[in-house]
Amino acid sequence: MKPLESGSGPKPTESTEASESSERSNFIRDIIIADIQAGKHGGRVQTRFPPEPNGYLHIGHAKAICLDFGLAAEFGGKCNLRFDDTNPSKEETEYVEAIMEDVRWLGFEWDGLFYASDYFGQLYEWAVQLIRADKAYVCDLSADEIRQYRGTLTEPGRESPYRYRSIEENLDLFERMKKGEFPDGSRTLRAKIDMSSPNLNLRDPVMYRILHMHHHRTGDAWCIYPMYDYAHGQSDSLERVTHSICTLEFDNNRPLYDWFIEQLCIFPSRQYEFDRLSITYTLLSKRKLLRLVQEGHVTGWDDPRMPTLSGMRRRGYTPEAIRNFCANIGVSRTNGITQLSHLEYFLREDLNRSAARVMGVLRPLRVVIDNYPDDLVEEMEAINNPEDESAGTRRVPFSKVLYIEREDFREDPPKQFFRLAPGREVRLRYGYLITCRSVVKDKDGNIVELHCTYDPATRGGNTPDGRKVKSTIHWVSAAHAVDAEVRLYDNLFTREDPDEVEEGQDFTANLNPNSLEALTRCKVEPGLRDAVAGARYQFERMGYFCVDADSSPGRPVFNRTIGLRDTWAKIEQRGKK
RNA sequence: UGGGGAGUCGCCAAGUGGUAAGGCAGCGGCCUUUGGAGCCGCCAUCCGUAGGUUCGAAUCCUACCUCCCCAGCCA
Repeated sequence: MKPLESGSGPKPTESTEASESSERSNFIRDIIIADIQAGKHGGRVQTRFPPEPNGYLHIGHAKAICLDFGLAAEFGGKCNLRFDDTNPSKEETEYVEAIMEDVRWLGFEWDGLFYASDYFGQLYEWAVQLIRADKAYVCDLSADEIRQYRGTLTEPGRESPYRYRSIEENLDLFERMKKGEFPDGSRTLRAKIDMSSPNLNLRDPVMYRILHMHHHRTGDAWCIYPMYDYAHGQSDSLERVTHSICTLEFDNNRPLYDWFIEQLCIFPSRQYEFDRLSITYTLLSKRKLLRLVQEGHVTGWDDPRMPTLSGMRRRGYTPEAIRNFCANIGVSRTNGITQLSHLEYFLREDLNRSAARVMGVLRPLRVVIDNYPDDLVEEMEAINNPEDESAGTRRVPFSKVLYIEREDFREDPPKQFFRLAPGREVRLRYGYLITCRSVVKDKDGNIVELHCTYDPATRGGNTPDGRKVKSTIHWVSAAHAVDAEVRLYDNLFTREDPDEVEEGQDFTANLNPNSLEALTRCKVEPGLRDAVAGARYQFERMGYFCVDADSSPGRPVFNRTIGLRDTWAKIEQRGKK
C-alpha cells in the first residue's frame, strides 16, 4: 500500500479502507501485526525458508516461499534461506543449487544463506549441556527396541533401561559416539522428557543418531547427525527467527520445538503452522516426485508435466502467475484441495497481458486461394498484443497457398460451428475474407486440400461493405512457414487425487498415458524461426506456448503452457452429452 | 483408540454476538478481426449435526458426527 502523504495535501475523501492496508490478510500475518504492535522483539520480523536439499522445489514450496519472504518484505523484516541438511543419506549439492535457482526465479532474494550443518558444532555443545543438566542420555536400544518401548497411541511407553545412566557415563559415551567408536545404529542420544506423554514426540525423542556417512558440506567431520527436532528450533533460534512458519503436520512437533528452546534458555523463536497446498490432478510430495523421475515416468525434475518450479518454468509458467496464485488462495489451517483451474486462471491472466501474439498451425490443412495471383506475396500488418499497445505490430506474409488448422474446417458443420465449411465465408485474421469452394480428398477419403476464393476488397480482414462473418481463423503462408515441433501436455494423472488407488496399487496406476503428445509437422509464422528458449507466445486461438531448450536453429520446439479457454469445445462437448 | 488440528456455496476463503465479503468454477447476456480478453448479471434464508444460552449466534455452551496429523535412529 502506498503510504498516505503527510502534510496538508489533499486528503482522500472516502478513505475508510485506504488508511488500512488492503493487502489480503491471513492469521499468520495478523499475528505478526499484533506482535509488532505489542513491540515484541522491538518490532523486528525475521523469517526463514528451510528446505531440505533432497529434491526439487514444487508449487507447494512456492506457497511457503511467498509467505516466508513475502511477510518479511511487507514488514521490513528479513528472510533467510536455510538448508535443513541434517540427513546426509538423502541430501545432495545438486538440490542445493536447484533450490537457490528456483527461489530466485520465483522473485525472491534471501538475506542470510545458512545450512543447519553450519550449526553442528553448537548443536553438539548444547547436547553436552543437556546431558550435564540430566536432560539427555545415551541409549543403547536398537531402532526396533526403541519402537517397542515407545508404546502406542493408546498405551504409554516404557522407560529405556539406559535412561538413568550417570551423567559421567553419558558424557563419555556421547563423546565416543562423536569420535566414531560405535557402529551405525548402535546408540542414540535421547532427550529425557516423558515416556507416558500423549504426544509421542515427547517420549524421549532421539536427538542424535550415528551415521558414518559423507555429508555434502561437512564431509567426514561428523559421524553423528542431529535429528530434525533437535536441529530446527535451535537453528531458528540462532538466526533469531521471530516467526518460524511451517506446515500443519509439524503441529505435533511444536511442544518439542519449545522444549529444547526452553531447556537451553536460548532465543525464543515461535513456530506457526499453516495448511500445506494440495492441487487436484497433482502430486506434491518430494518422495513421490523423486520416484516419477527415477522410474522414468517423466524426463526429469524439469519435465514440463511436473509440478516442480523447474518443470513449471520450462512449461512456460511465469513467476508472477505463481505468486498471484499463492496470494489469492489464502492461508489457513484447513486441509483443502485447490482445483487446478484456480492455478490455471492466474496463469492465463498473466500470460494474456504479457505474451506476444503469433500465428501457428498445429495440424495443418492446405488451402489454395484460386483467384489469388500465383506469385504475389503481401505483408499483412498484425498486432503483437492487443492488451499492450506498446508491443507494436509486425508484418506477416500472405500468399496463394496457406495452412489453416484442420479443426477449423468441417465438411458437414454441426450447429453453432461458425468456422470454415463448403460454401462458407470466414475471415483469415489480418488477411482476407475467403470462401470455401471445394474440397480435395485422397483415395481414402481424407481431406487433403481446400480450394477457396478471396475477396480483394477485404484486405487486412476488413469489410468495407460492413458485412459480418461469424468466424476469424488463423493461418500461415505455406511458402514462408517454419516447421516446428509442438508438445502438448495434459494432466500427469487421470484422477483428481492421484493417491486414490485400488488395493495393492500406488499412484503410478493413475498416470495419464496421454499426458504428452508431440506434434512434429506444425507450421508457424516466419518470425519464429529462431525464437529463443524460454520465450512465451500466444498462438492466436490456440493457447500459450513456450520455446523449449530442445529447439535447434531454424526448427523451434514449443511447449504448450496452457490452452486458451475454449468455448466451442465446451459447446460441442455439451452437444455430445 | 490417546493426543493434536480442522469442519462456512462444487473448490479456495473472509467473518470472532447484531443478522453470510471476495476469488475460482458454473450459468445467462453485452461486446469482439482471437468462439481469447473485457464488461454486466445470476449463483449459501444459511454456516458438520442436534440441543441450549441470548432480544439476537456461523460466532457462546453441551453432546455427537466427519476429515487430517503423530507410534522414522525422515523432514
